[in-house]
Amino acid sequence: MARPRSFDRDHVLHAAERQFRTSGYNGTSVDDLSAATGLGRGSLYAAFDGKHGVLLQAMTGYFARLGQFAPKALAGPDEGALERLRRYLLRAVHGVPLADDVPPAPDRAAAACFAAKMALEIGASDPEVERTAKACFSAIATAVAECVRAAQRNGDIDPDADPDDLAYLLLTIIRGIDVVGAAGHSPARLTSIAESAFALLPRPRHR
Amino acid sequence: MARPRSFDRDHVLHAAERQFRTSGYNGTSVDDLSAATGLGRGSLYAAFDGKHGVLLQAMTGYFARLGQFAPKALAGPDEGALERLRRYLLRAVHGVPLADDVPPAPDRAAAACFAAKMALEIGASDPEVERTAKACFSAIATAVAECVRAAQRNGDIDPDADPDDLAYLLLTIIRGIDVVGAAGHSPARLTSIAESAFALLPRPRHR
DNA sequence: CGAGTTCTGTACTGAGTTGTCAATTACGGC
DNA sequence: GCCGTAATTGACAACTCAGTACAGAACTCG
Repeated sequence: MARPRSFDRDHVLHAAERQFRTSGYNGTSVDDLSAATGLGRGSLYAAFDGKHGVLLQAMTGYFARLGQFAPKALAGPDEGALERLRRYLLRAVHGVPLADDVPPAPDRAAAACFAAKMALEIGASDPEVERTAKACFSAIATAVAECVRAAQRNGDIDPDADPDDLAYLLLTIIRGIDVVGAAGHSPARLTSIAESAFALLPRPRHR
Repeated sequence: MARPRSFDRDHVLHAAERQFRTSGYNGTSVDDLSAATGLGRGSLYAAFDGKHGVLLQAMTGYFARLGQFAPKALAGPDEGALERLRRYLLRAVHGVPLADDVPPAPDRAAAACFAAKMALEIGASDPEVERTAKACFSAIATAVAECVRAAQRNGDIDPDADPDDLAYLLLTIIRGIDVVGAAGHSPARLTSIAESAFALLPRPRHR
């Protein structure tokens, strides 16, 4: 019985995320957010409680997307598990896309993981941001670990390897690729890094 | 025949680096820099050409320090090369210190590699920053590659492995540890990651 | 068609920002 | 001891920013 919202919440949060990933948190003004989302100042404050609120809700949305995508990309039959790990590693070369169907990003520094960028920029002084980023990383590691276990069941990875340790190592490599890419190293170099990482996965000793 | 500088240039750049690493580039105001360095506004502009100039020169200093430290930590006799690689990996757990004798940092997000932080925050829109960060990373990779070759000569690493590829992978892991640490993961977790990485280094197949 | 409720956009405020400038200070040579 | 040169200081003006307040628009229900 009142005027309905004229904007789509997720659409706005996507636009805000893109802005934050492009310019960073402190490099983004409320006017930038307003221009990027098409919302006026007042609406941003009423609906998201200002700049910091927009950031937190955008990160929460990012986390939710991740919690869907990572398992979707990594879960499956045991036979293909190793190859799924390889693809997941190689995906990092092109960065983290805004949405599953959207091209990853124009420039590499804006394509880095949203959670990683925010954690590095303001995580030290913003516990909520740090917590959300940690949750993102844990979610990825959990999905990767599950895939590692599948690969182990299929005899593609050394059964003595600890799946959780390996998963966190792979997560670290993926996030490291973001950083090395942000410094301007070529996609070819990043691909080489990802392939090297994949090649070093502990195979079962045959015999 | 004129008034000499009353400050030590390197000391000032160190203080500025600490400030930038703690608060980020856009999170640091010129007043913050002034307070951190003890220099007045005008002096900062006269000596370093303002905030951006301070950043570039601080990053250049960081690069120079790195160019000295990385080879120093990694070069040496072939026998100890593998262990030096391990120590270098484990060093990443505590972050990158401001100076060789200074404790790394209070909180983990401020302890991350200066070049990595700046590249992620403003590298996309600041080519000079991106270039300097890339140079830092390349310098590290070069030193690591040399150490890998030493370990190969000593029979500790598979001679078929490409030293440069392996070096870039190790660099990526080290920078990834920074990111995972900045998100609040425990030192124990980071240590585990570093040890896992070390354990996966390709050993020569003993006949 | 009207009333009530919520959304929307703009204008405003106070704080914080950058870059500059003239005045001051300190030193080294003469 | 004086003077020129350069560093230093503090203040200043123009600007941007975050957050708020208010007035108008839009929509639903009666």
